[in-house]
Amino acid sequence: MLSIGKLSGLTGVKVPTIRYYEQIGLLPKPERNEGGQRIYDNTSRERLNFIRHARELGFPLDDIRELLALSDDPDQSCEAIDALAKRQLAEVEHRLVRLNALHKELERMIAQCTCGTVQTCRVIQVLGDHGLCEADHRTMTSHDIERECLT
Amino acid sequence: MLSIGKLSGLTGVKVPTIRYYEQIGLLPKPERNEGGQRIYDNTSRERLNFIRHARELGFPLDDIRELLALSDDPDQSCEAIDALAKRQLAEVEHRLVRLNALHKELERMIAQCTCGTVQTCRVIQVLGDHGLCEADHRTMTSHDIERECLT
DNA sequence: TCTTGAACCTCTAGTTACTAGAGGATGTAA
DNA sequence: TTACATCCTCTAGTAACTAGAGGTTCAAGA
Repeated sequence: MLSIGKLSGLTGVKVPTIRYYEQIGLLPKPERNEGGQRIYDNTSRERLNFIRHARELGFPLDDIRELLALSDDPDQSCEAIDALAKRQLAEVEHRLVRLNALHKELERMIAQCTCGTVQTCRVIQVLGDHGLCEADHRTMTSHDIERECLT
Repeated sequence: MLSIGKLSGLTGVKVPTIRYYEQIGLLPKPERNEGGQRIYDNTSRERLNFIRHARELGFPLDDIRELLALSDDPDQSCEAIDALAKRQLAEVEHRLVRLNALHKELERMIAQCTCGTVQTCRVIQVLGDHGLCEADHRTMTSHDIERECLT
């Protein structure tokens, strides 16, 4: 029997975040004591640990919701679970490619700066003219820029 | 003299995004024709290209705002600009480290899955128990998870 | 000149995964 | 009993846009 604060301490998930997960239906509504405060058991703790770990691996909450639902049916094939995991892997790989390109370009830009005045600043020049780049970081659409929030 | 649509086509920035940049003061308010439609010149185009390129390199809009302000004063030292670029580089590096850890762990997890039933699914097991990980992906705080949106 | 369809306008609300804060109730240790 | 920590609900804010409603203007063809 755990208060929300204890649960938070045990799982590393902040108290408001736990309430948020409950609000969006990721965690079931827990029992309450006479005063109306939430009380949790070990099942909640395990579920929250699962969520936290999946979040750490970059899974979006909607995927986690699915993973939890799928894991509730132990005799089913784990194909769907694998598919979700593979999609997440692909997403991470996509982002790695892109981040590596950014990294390279940022390093190059900074290395070339002679640190004089703004007028001759290489950083400003490069930002103003993509032609000065090695051009490999433009392998993404505007959709990619948005999607950066996903992991 | 460009309509917002032409400017969009030339820069690769979507029409609503251009209006959004104007709204938040990143782009100056352009002239209007008699009908009230926006008309742009090459200065706007350059500024928008600058913004787009900086966004592609992962700079947040607030940093871009600063970069633009700094670049308007050509005789100043470019120290502040360099500092922003270096901060961005550090951010990207931080994210790369983390993404690499995620990638490794996801791959390991997927490789170990024998693709049977949910009951024996390695993916579910690992997600439920961080002890089964090689533990190197937990090198971040909850603040890091949030911050993932920054690039 | 008229018409039609594309492109434009403003405004509000939605997205993700939370966090912050207000204003108040409850639990616990001295 | 008295602090004080912890809990409660609720609303609003974050980044960087996107989507859609409902209406106006522009440009080209008949």
